[in-house]
Amino acid sequence: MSITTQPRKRRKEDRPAELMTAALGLFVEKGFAATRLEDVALCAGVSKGTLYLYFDSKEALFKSVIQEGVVPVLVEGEGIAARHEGNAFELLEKLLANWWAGIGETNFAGIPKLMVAEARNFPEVAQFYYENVIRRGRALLGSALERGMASGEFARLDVETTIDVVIAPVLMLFIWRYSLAGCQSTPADPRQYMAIHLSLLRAGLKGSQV
Amino acid sequence: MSITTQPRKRRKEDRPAELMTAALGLFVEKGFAATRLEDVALCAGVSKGTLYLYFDSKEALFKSVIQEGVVPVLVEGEGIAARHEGNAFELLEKLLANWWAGIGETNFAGIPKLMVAEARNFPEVAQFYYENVIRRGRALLGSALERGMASGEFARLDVETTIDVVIAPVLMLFIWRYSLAGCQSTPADPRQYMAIHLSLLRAGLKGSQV
DNA sequence: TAAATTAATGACCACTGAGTCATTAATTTA
DNA sequence: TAAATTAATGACTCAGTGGTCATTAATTTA
Repeated sequence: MSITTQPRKRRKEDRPAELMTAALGLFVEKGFAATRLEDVALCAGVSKGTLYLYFDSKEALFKSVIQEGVVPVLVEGEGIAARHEGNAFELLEKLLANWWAGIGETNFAGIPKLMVAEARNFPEVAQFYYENVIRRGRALLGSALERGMASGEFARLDVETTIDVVIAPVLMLFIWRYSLAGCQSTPADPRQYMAIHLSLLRAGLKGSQV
Repeated sequence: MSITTQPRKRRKEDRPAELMTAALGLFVEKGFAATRLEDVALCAGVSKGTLYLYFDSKEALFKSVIQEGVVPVLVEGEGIAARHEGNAFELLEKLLANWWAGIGETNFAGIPKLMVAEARNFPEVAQFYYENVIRRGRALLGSALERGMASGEFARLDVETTIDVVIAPVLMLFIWRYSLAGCQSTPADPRQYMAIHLSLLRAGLKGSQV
């Protein structure tokens, strides 16, 4: 087996997606600052120079990853909410299931940890994430809660704050998975964890049923 | 006003504590990897070389910060649990109040974000934190939950997983404060946030009162 | 007060990684 | 098939940082 230099294939169409996939994997594994662009390029089978052909900077690469990967799942969720006709708690469960399939079971689940870790040091990236993901996700969840409060299915609580309390355990689950999981400091059984969270919610949110 | 070189005061006794305070502030502000030891030294009013007189490495400095700052609060909590005589939910509230005063209202509240952010890249530090803080904190919280389940005050749920669900919103509150707070993506009113969390818990944990 | 001790300094080294650009070669066009 | 185009390369620059160590000077000891 001789070491031959690969012929350089030219595949302009596929490079950006391949680079974004490689970047996501390394970003969630090592963090934004600690990821070397040369490794991203290597992982995508190109050289560092090629990466700069398609993305202006490390930050631009990261923004693309968010835009192409996370935003579509939110759009799906918005469609689900618009079409939903059952009670509000069922909508919450549907939204969660969609989020789980599109984010929770993919490398995108690592993004919350990533953002939390890097927000202070890369405020421009944080701002982008806030505008495009957080704000939109909160609006979606808030509309489900308001629906339940309006119908009397849920108790009347401050909506913005309740969003935070409802979403926090889900975010922490993702964050644990990508941080301290190596120390067995993460819920052993995410399914059970979510079941308990939902059962606490079901009992705790309950209002005066109309 | 002439620029005069300060006389170098020799204050062997105070340096370590001053360096640790400076380090905590910068670590929670910028993260472990992104904090320059020269800045820590500057912030403590000494030169970088002096820092190495008292701490072997960046990691050693960080471990000292944890050991001196966080562990004592856990020890206090263990004392509170041992002396407590009321019902289990009251114990939970007491432990929370103690945690809040000793951690939540200090720079130490930034440590959870710090650990989450850096765990993967500094496994030795993560291991140290797990052994000395997480394991111990979980044991403390678990004992309070078990007390409630044994008396029938709480429903019987898987203890380990319930610990996670109970603690997650508290951790997320701290994490938000030190990450995306700049984007208004943090609960505006922590007091209300905790009130809602506790009210969900009170209703959700309730068991068949004996 | 002279000598010994040691707290404190900061220039320096070795290494790293983002971003550049002159060069190479695959592909297209004439 | 020769010329033009452009995808791809990788050596290079440059700024930054953890850690070292020979030197300086504050304090203590004799």
